[in-house]
Amino acid sequence: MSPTPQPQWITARRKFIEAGGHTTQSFGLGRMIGQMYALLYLSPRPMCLDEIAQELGISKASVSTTIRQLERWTAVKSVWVKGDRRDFYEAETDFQAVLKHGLLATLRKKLDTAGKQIQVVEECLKEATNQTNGDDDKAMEVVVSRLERAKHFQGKVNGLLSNPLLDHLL
Amino acid sequence: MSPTPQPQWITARRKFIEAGGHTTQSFGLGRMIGQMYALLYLSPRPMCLDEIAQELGISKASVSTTIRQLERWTAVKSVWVKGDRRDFYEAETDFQAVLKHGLLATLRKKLDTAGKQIQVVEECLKEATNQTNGDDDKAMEVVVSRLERAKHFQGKVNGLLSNPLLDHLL
DNA sequence: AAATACGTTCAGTTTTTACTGAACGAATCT
DNA sequence: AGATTCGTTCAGTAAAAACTGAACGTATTT
Repeated sequence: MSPTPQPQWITARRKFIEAGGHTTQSFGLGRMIGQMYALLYLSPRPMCLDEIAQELGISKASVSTTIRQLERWTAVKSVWVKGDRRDFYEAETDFQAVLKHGLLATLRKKLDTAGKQIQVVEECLKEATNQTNGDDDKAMEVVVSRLERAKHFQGKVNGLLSNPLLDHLL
Repeated sequence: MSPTPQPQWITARRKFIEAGGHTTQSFGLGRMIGQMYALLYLSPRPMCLDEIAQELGISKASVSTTIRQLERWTAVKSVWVKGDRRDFYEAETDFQAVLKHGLLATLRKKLDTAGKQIQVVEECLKEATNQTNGDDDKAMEVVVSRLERAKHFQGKVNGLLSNPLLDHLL
């Protein structure tokens, strides 16, 4: 009995999944998040945790945590399957929506915390402008001006990310 | 003899450096790359490797490798100091330039390799369209159409990143 | 009510990434 | 030429991240 050869499209599917993993990995998001999204993205029907785990060869625990990362990114959503109490998930195939509500939102948030940190430093610095320590005044002035610049830029990018025009470009 | 208290602006500077580290870390770029850039960004004059190493409390080996990451991002550049054979570096303070030549360029490259991977999968899939395996035809068709979609989107984003309009928005 | 099936959490482990110290070649100084 | 002083590389180590199996709470089934 000859061993049933894998249909070509299944190996293609697997390659796509691997590619997804590599891509997210290269973006510093970890490998699994990409593989899992890719798997769901190519699936004709919602999948439950165990199916995903088996398909990717990882533990259910990993699936559980990773799938919720994907949910935060609005990259997947859970769907109801009647007569089955398991949680099923399907991919959000609208990349534009994922980018908008997932990636850009995350970006904004990170930029925002960066801004807050600058704010803190700035206030810490204001208390220093009184202590005139003649010697390295110049060094301090550089710090002040550069900090100002950084803050300004942060605001600029933040504005860009909120710019409705950006949505139209997609 | 009272212990000389740190001038306030120096603690502010240190906080800024830490913040830089946390920021780059949150973007999956590692902590040191942010700290090092922040240090140079606030420095009134170019710094040599040993100064950087001492200031950040890390080995010169780390400085050497990290500084070249920063160079690849066009975030720092080496400058000549006459009468000193050491390599000095200063920060590129024009964030816009860094974004354009560093971040966006890197982004494009990664998107590009992602595109190539899709290409490979697509070709692998074309060979499969002949083998009509009636049973899971539907599953395969989903794969084909989704793949098409992914490819289309990849091209779209790639176009956006190359769009000169993007530069104007900054 | 007991038993089963789910998804989540968490301590522990594996894997990956970041960092270091020592060794080296090249350039500069004596 | 010999002795320093650089920057880089690399094998080894330390730190961080990803992953797992077992235990648990909750909901469903029998």
